[in-house]
This record gives sequence, C-alpha cells and structure tokens, in this order.
Amino acid sequence: MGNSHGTATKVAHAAGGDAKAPRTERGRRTLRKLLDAAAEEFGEKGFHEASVSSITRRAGVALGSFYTYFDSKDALFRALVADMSEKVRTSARAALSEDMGALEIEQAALAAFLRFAREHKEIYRIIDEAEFVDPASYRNHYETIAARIAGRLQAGAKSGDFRDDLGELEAWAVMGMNVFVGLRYVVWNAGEGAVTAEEVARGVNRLLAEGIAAR
Amino acid sequence: MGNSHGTATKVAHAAGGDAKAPRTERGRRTLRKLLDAAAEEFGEKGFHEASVSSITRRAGVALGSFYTYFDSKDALFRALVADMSEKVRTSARAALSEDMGALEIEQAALAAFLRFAREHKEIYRIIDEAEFVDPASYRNHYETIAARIAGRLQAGAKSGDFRDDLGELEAWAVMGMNVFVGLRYVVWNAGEGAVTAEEVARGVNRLLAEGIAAR
DNA sequence: TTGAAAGTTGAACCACCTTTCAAGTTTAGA
DNA sequence: TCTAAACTTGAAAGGTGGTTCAACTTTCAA
Repeated sequence: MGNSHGTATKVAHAAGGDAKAPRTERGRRTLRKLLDAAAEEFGEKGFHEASVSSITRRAGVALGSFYTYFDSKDALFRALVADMSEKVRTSARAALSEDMGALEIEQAALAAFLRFAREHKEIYRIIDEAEFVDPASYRNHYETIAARIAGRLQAGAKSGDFRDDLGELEAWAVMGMNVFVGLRYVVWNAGEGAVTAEEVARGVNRLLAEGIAAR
Repeated sequence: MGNSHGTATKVAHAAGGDAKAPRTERGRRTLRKLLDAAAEEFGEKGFHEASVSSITRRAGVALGSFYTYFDSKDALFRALVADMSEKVRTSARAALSEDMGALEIEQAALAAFLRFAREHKEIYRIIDEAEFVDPASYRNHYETIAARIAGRLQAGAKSGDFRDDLGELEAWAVMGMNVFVGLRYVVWNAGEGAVTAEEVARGVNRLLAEGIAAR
C-alpha cells in the first residue's frame, strides 16, 4: 500500500514509541509489512472488526510475530494514528510555498489534503475510529491542525489579505469545511462523479473568501 | 436521559423497524428504559466497549429481556441512530420561522444544533460510531442534513439574500463548519471556557456571510 | 374470573480473539 | 566459521460478552 520502500529506517521512529524497534533489516521489513497490512485492515473493517490474526495473515507473517513488534492491538493502532496524522500534516505543508497569497495558500493546502485523502481513503476511518480507541490522539490530531490553520489565518491578517479578527473559531470552521468536503467528494465519490481535488478546493476557497451573501 | 416521559407511544415508531413493538404499557416502558440506558452507555463507552449486560443493568432490567425488544446489539444501535438523527433534524427545524432572513435562518439553525448537542453530547459519539457499525445510517444522516442545508441555500438565493450559484458543495462546507465548531466549543468545552451557542453561531455566521478576505 | 399472550428472568452456552510461550530458524558481526 | 541475539512460528491458554432458553410472573380482554 502507498508506503513505498526504502524508508524502512523511518518506520520505528514514525511509529512513535508504540512499536518495538527492530534491530535487523529483516525485522524492519516485517514491521513495515505489519503496518501496511494494518492500515488496509483497519481501513476496511474498523478497529474492532479487524483482527490481529487477519492482519498477520495479510502481511504474510505468523500470528506470534506480531507481538515481537507491538505490545497489543491497541499499540499498533496508536502507532498507525501517529503515522497517518503526521502524513496528513506533511502532505499539506509540502504543497505550500512562500510566494503564495494567503487565499492561495488555503486553496493549495486543501487541494493537497484532498489529493492525499484520495490516495489514502483509510485516513478517514482510522482517524475517526481514534475517537474511540485512542481519544487523546484524536483530539491531538484536530487540535494540531486547527492550530496550524489559525497560524495561517493570522499570517494572512498580517499581510493584509484577511480580516484581522480571525481566530480559533474560524480555524475550526475552515477545518470542518475541508474535512467534510473531503468526505463527500473524495471518500464517497470513488469512481463516478469525478470531481477533481482542485475543483473542490476552488469552490470552497470562493466561499471562504467571499462568503455566501449576495453582493 | 433527557427523554422525558409520556411519549412512550412514539418509541416503537421512532426506533424504526429495528425494535420489536411492545404491546402493553409495561413493554413500552421497558423499551424506553433500554433506549435511554443505551444512549448513555454508547455515549460513554462507544459501541464495542458497551455491553448488553451493562445496558440492561443500567436500565434495571434482566439480561434476557433485552432480546424481547431487539434482535441484537446491532439492532439496538441502529434504532438509536435513527432516533438521534431524527432528533437533530427536528431540533434545528423547530428554531426556524418564516419571517427570518436567510442568514438569520442559518444562524438560528446552528445555534439550535449547538444547544441540542450541549444537552446530548452522546450525539457525536453515536453518529460517529455509526460509520463503523451501520455505515448506511451514517451516510444517510449526513446526506439528509446536507440536502436540507442545500435547500435553505437555494431559498436564500431566490430571496436575493444569497449568491445564486450555491449548491451541494457549499452545503457540505456549511455542515462541516457546524459539526466541527460543535465538537470544539460544545463537546470539548464542557464547563470551562463557557462559550454560548449563540456566540459561536454568530461568529460562524459572519464567516459564512462575508468570508475572511479583507475588505 | 380466567387463560392466553406478553413480558421477565439469569444461568449457561458458545464463538471469537487477543495474548503467551517454548521450540526452531535466520542474521550479523567478530 | 561460529555463536549469541534477533526473529519466526502456530498451537493453545484464557477472557470476554453476545445470544439462547425454559421456567416463571404479569397483563388484559372476554
């Protein structure tokens, strides 16, 4: 799944303190296989329907090997949430550059997020399920993103592009828009309707910029 | 919880086809006790951590009685989602009146939703968990609400209050804002910060009306 | 009043899954 | 080459909790 190779070294770190660091190359490969299989499995079935034995089967590894790398099913899930949460932030950040206007930045960030979600539909189910399996990570995920958006809003105010009374409330509103249009047009639109990330981002950006009131 | 008495007759219907209709007053009372206990239990623990035996204990009813009213734990959950989903829509609708302007209507609808959520914090966990336990209901819940918002946007366009190019995309964006500010300022703000539903609704309404660009 | 239908009860059944473990295989560095 | 550490394996232990059921009590209409 998505997770291309060659970055096996990153695995242990990216997975936070929840995965037991492998000490050989073989170990790193096995851990990566488990993480990828888990992302698939949790994405398809959700945490509780997913089973450790099914994950190891998918990964082509013996059941017992799982416990060489994770203390529990919960620990695996936490590692995955940390991993995904990090990736979402990184993907949005990578699409931005210094010379963009504030509105342009919002649009680019949303488009990047939507493209990422298209490649990793599991993201929604995994983050959503964290609300139940690992509430602290869930809250942390959204609070971190909201803080980042709030920062961008403030920067936009400073540059004169945005109103100067935007705060946390607006950041959460923006995040909510982004998440929900992603759910509707990316996760639930697989195949048919064919709306591009850019089209959606443009539409949301106009609403964000001008509002909905008639001129 | 919340569910005041006297409306026992509504129970069977409100719970959809998933509850077996009781035929006596005693039966209706027991079914109501089970639904209320379940809302509490699912709200606190989530679907999987919740147990049928704990629900019946909470309701003050024998374990076996549960299966007089529901075919399974799943069926109970579905009944609850239908019940909650209905209540959300009703509560927002009740706050609106004919003589309001289109923007005013959006603000009132959001404030009403936030007040409802404040009284029924379980709502978030129950709807969110439906994504895993009963995906069809989950999707239906949001699609129904989005459709209603889209209708209001169109009405606003017709009356001249809103731009006339608003559609489904904007409806989902609005819904996303509403859901996320509710999560942040109602569900996660219990006690402290003390932001009223009206304050939040006013802030979101301004963003919605004017956008965030500097004048 | 009466009996059939509705409702109640909780012990026990059972299916499912996480986690453990002891024995075997592979790896990597000296 | 050699051996200690790392890793793999899958059977089975152990727990949990949904669901069933047969005996019992309450309700209600005739």
